[in-house]
Amino acid sequence: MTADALMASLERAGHRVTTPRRVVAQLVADREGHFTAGDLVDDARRRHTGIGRATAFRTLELFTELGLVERVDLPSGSHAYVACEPVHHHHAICTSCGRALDVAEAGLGPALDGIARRLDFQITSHRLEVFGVCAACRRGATR
Amino acid sequence: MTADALMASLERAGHRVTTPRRVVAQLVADREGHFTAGDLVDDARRRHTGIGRATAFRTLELFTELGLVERVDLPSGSHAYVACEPVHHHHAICTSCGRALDVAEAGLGPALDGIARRLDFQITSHRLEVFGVCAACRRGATR
DNA sequence: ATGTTATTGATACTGTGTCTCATATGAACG
DNA sequence: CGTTCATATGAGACACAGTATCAATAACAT
Repeated sequence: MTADALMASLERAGHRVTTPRRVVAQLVADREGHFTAGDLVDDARRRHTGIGRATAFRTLELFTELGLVERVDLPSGSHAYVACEPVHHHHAICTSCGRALDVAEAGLGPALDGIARRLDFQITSHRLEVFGVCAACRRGATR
Repeated sequence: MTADALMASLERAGHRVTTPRRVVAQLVADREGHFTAGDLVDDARRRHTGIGRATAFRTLELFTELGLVERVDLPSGSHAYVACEPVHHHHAICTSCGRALDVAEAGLGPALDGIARRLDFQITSHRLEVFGVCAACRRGATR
């Protein structure tokens, strides 16, 4: 996901294309794996962009609304974001390098149907998060 | 899950049985559905127990470690807890009344295997959260 | 009863995320 | 191009969650 692609989606949705937003888009695009809002704020300061805290949070929220970035809740309880394609899917998060792989729906349907039936529960949404170690990290390349 | 059961597990694990912990256990037992740490602190103050903020957090953390209570991440991003049995399972959270139903493993295995194979990813843990409306709420009893 | 040790509560502190508001800026229009 | 005006920005204040410190206290084995 490039910064340009992010900005294009933003414009398509009727939002203004501004310099601060372009900067945040670039920071997101430059990130590997997941990151917190705080990480982005730090990046912004380190690179001497004049991006304010509030703007970083707001832009991230905007990207999330547009589905360009998704929030994942790490086992530690902190909130992280990952850039991803705007279709329904889940994430496999590598606990070693922090990268998030997209996981397609993957036969969860029957399991969900079973749950709905057994519990007489009307499912409106669900979230699956898988944690583990990716192939690259297993081969020893921990970065 | 009664307050006594909570305290019994606590004692079995070699922790001291103290009055503040008993109070927190009672607060947890009296709760329906999910609640945040802040909710418990408020309960404690409202009932004029002399429980300090730190103790409420600490006790909740302790219960979580022992698996007597489990943390769930709500779609809103806030952290909530639910009392539950200490075996691996997932939760179906009713967005209307806030109650959490326990969901047994439910045929997730094949789906996870598929993910592991396709992505060449070694899964160490996973979390499934299902949101929707429970049977009672669908019938109109919103509390 | 008593001594040891875990636990407690007050308080201070670190972070995270939101809100406000005066100022600045994009883009549509002339 | 310049003007206009809604939108977006940044600084700072704020609200809240969670953690750390530490002297005082209470559990429990003896």
